[in-house]
Amino acid sequence: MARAATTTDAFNAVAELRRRQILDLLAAGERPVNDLVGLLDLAQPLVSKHLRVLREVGLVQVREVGRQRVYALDSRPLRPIHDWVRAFEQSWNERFDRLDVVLAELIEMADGDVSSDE
Amino acid sequence: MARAATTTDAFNAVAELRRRQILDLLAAGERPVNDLVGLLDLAQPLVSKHLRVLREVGLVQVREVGRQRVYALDSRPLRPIHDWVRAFEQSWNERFDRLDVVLAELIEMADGDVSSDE
DNA sequence: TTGACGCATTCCCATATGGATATATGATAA
DNA sequence: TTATCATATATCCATATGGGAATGCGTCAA
Repeated sequence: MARAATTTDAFNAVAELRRRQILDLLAAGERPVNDLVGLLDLAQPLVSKHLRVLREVGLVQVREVGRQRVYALDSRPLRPIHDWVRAFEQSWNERFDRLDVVLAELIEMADGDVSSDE
Repeated sequence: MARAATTTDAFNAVAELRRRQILDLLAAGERPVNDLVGLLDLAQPLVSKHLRVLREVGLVQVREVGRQRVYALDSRPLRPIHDWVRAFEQSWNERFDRLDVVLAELIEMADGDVSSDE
């Protein structure tokens, strides 16, 4: 088997920077495709492809307005990501705390044996 | 260009379910490779490969103990994911709120024009 | 020294990717 | 109707994937 399809879930869809950028833009409000093309400086077919992936995992919704398709954010599928990552939040704080302790110790050691030069 | 390498960043590394599972396991404490192989019911070379990806993005660290390699979690590279996703938190709550409103309205309508049929 | 163990690496394969280019489709304007 | 605009889709390519199988390699036990 190759890599899981980008349309498998939000985890895979959002791994691509471009698609994250699209979601960032849509977070400010819905937009037709050409808006995104201009803002991202990306070829139109590529934007459409990325939007398709986002649509398939439910991260965006389309609305037809004349000959435009207006895309809107639906961030709900991001929730599982949020929940999964949040579980590690404490864990990384612990690491930083430990680092703080080590740094504090180093500083104390330095203070202790220095005779003030300056 | 093909898809971005899995070792590009935590976003890509974590898109794979197996790797998330490995991190979940390591969250409970460090473990040698064979432990993970048993727990994940996955071929050893595969586990080693996944661990390599995780190592390259800094999500795990290795320690050599005899002929074993003990892997430990380092969740700090998950922080960017957490920060990125968190920005959408409010957004998805809004959507749920709106849904709640719609549901409430539907219920009211139903209550209003129903003559109680048990 | 030999053999078994714990892991990493290598090679093979099928697959789907992101990008580029070209073209199809559907709506509006002329 | 025809031309044009806004998007989507199709094709082609290079690439790296995850999995399977085989093998390399360092460490420990006998």
